[in-house]
Amino acid sequence: MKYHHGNLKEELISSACIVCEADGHDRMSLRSIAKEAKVSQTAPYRHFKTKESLLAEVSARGFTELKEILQNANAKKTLSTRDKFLEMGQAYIEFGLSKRNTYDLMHSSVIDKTQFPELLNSAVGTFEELVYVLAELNPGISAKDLDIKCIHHWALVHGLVGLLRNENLDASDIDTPAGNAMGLVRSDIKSFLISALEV
Amino acid sequence: MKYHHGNLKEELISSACIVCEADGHDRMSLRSIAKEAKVSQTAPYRHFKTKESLLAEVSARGFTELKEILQNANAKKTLSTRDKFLEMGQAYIEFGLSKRNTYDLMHSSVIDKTQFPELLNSAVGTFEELVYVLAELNPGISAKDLDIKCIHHWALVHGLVGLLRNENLDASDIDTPAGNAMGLVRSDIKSFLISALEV
DNA sequence: TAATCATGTTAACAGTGTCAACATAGGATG
DNA sequence: CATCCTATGTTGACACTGTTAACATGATTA
Repeated sequence: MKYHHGNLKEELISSACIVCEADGHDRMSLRSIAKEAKVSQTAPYRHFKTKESLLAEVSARGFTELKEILQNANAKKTLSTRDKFLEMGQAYIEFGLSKRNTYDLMHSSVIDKTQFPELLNSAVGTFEELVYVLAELNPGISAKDLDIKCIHHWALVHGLVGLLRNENLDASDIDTPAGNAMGLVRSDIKSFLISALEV
Repeated sequence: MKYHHGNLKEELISSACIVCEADGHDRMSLRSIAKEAKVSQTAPYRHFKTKESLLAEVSARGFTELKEILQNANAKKTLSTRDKFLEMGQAYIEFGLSKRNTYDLMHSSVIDKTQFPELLNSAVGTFEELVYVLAELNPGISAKDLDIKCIHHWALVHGLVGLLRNENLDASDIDTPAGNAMGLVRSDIKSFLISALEV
């Protein structure tokens, strides 16, 4: 029984990633993941100043994973620029839906991003990946218009994730226009993107 | 000193509304608002089965307030349909930004909307208000296309609120393209809507 | 070898949601 | 009017949380 764990910080983070995605960040307790690592309940405080800073780490990993996903979509050389763009949109939405709780944390206000600069960088990375394709797709566009276009499209996919994530509207028993439309969009995200992005 | 409060339920709800908006729903404790109402810490349990159900009430009030705001925007008879539509978009975004934490709660996953049907109705009400204008704006459109268009525009404003709400990206010291663009959009939401909604 | 320092532990504090058991008051019923 | 019922309040307790202070251990380094 060795007194020092040896790899505690990493184990806490990856454990936190799993628990956050499984139960949601608000239902994750420091104590429980400490117990999971077979370590005392205050051991995490040797590696993280607060619970928030551990969550910041989890969030950062979510952002880098998302960025990789977008890069992969943008790196499919057989596709046209337009199709790469669509692929990125789809990939973004699928990430938001499959990593539901992690995506939640990434946009949650429990983490003050100004206090975690590397997290802010990760978040901004998402945006930059979008800038690249849109610049390619709109040659000669002004920098300002390009930025605004990015926000437009980012807001659209981000907002769609938010609406679809609210499974209450379509997966519920109640038969509402909103719910039906939501199911429609969910079943064919690509078509929706084509019509919405008008590309 | 009367034993029975007389109006406790209502006072708890309105108090919760204030605290939720001020501190965020995750920092609101049942005990603190009970104390504020000068009542024992378990008194709220005579009116709300759980903390979640009190939050559901707060959320519902947020939705009805939002609906009223949208209705008001849509009721400005001097405006054209197109301008009423733009007005609604702006009103929606302003609500999301000014009632930051309440808006957060309304779209939070801490409340399982399937367990609070009247809350689900309120949420759907937002959607319906949008259907009315868009139907007027697109005569002869099929029901399906109308629904999808609604989701498109709802997602856009909802997503934009989400991005702008993250003040970290623009209000931070760091000078990033994303942050600059965000500031640009925020300073003139109407122009952004016009270009993004292409109406 | 001795000292330092990162990393672990235990004990404790204040705060949380929630439940069970009890108290009170006001309205319904005889 | 007297009595009981029920809605609404209180007290006390439980298990859990994040966090700090004080102490223990063991690896690195002077």
